[in-house]
Amino acid sequence: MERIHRILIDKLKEHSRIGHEDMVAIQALSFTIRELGRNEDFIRQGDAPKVSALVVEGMVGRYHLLPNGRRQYLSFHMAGDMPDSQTLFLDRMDHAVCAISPAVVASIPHKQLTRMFELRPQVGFAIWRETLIDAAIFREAITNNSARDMAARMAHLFCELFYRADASRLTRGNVMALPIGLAQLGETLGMAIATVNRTLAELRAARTIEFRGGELEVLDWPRLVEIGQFDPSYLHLKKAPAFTPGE
Amino acid sequence: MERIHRILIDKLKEHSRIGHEDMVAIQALSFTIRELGRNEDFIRQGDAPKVSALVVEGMVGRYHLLPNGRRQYLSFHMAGDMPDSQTLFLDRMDHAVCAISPAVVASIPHKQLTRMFELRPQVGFAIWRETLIDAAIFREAITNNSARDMAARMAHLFCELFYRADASRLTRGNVMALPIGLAQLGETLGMAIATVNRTLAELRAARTIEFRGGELEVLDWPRLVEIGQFDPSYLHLKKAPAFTPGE
DNA sequence: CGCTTTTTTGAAGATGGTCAATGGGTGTGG
DNA sequence: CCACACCCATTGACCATCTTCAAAAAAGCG
Repeated sequence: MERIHRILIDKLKEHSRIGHEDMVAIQALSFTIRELGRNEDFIRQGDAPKVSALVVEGMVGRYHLLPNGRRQYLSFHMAGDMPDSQTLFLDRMDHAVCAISPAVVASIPHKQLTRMFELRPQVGFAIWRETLIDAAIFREAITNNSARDMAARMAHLFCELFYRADASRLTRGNVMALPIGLAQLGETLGMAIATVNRTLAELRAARTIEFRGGELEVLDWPRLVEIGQFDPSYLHLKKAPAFTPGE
Repeated sequence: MERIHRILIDKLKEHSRIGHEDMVAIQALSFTIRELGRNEDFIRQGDAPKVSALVVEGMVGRYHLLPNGRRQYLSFHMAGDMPDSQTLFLDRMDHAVCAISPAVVASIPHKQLTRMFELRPQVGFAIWRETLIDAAIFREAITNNSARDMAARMAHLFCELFYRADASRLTRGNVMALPIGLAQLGETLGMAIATVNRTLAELRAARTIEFRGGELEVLDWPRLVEIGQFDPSYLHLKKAPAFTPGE
């Protein structure tokens, strides 16, 4: 089986039942591969793509471009995610998607996907479910950026990213790749860069995390969860993550 | 045709093509009606409903319940909206839904809906599209509450609600029902109630809106749009609203 | 009409943003 | 190999803004 199909199937299995026939249908999908440099946009606000992307390697981010030229990052995505599945049914992109780190994405034609949904509704439902989890993540971001103080906000983001990475087996022990800068963290959490740095220092001082060189290291998971008021149920993932706190 | 079916069909037609066969399938859906009092929850965080609701009358709101007992409102919904369509494919509710004003909702069994999606994929795609527009609204809320100043934040929310109400013909001229209090506005926009009131006074002083007695009156649409940096493209609606600014 | 709830206003204090400068690390070219 | 430049992280001081707290006014509601 092609690696691309395996990545997609594994992802869908994190939350859905995928039968043998469904897997066969997925394996029939064709795609093209695209390699992206750091900070390279691969979809812009206003685009109307005829393909949907699957992240194969690296990390990508979705963001709103604001009138003043600044960005509001909306979410981050890693291998297995389909950051622009919405283009299946919404013509124009209302936000942009860029590579955070050097990344590889596979583009799958919409026609093939919708055809597959007609023949194998369960696969369609699984990808629909995927888009609904996306929406749950957005909702949590509203709450995070509106109702939590700075430390909780940052801790919650770290919890979410680590938990998701762990569910997709993209961590090495208590370390994950998080190749984003302080400025981008600020544009995600709605804080000024100075505040980002001070909050980060605070979390470091409490020995909960280490964040350096594009890597996030979790030193005290229970405490990070507590600071961030993190409850993973909104991620709607089937199984508990492999990461065992305190190791 | 039953009024309920008509409401759903009209809603889907705001963004999707619904053929004759599709309409027939929708009209075959059965439902039960439920009347709700002001502030009554009809879904709680953690519930696992077997039906999805369609708002028939009044306004409902979705919110996260925070550990400290306070709420973060996530979105508001009016007649034609399906505020819990996600329960079709996500088992547990990660947020609650309550009636903002006295409201009427129709509950449609999931089984009937998924069966219809299998037989008439286009209807499924239309409702999928609906959930994707929901997600776009959530994304905009992230940006609104994270990157815009207080006046813009409030103006943007008013623009969105008015534009959506107008698209569904739920306005009377430049007036719409918006039966929410200042406290709830604050829990939506992430501001303290005192700030809500002062910001509201500011918008009033600029002669852009009037907000009183559960009604929002738009006095100067272009100015409100400018203050809120409102660009409706994220709502992905087909047609321009009927409301003509300046009348 | 009296009670409750909501809105409005004021003042004090906390918090985060802005601005400016410093430091550290990396890559390049002399 | 060193000097320089650049980018990013870091820190400090000041200031604007929003939150909190408290109280009064207004509006619903029985």
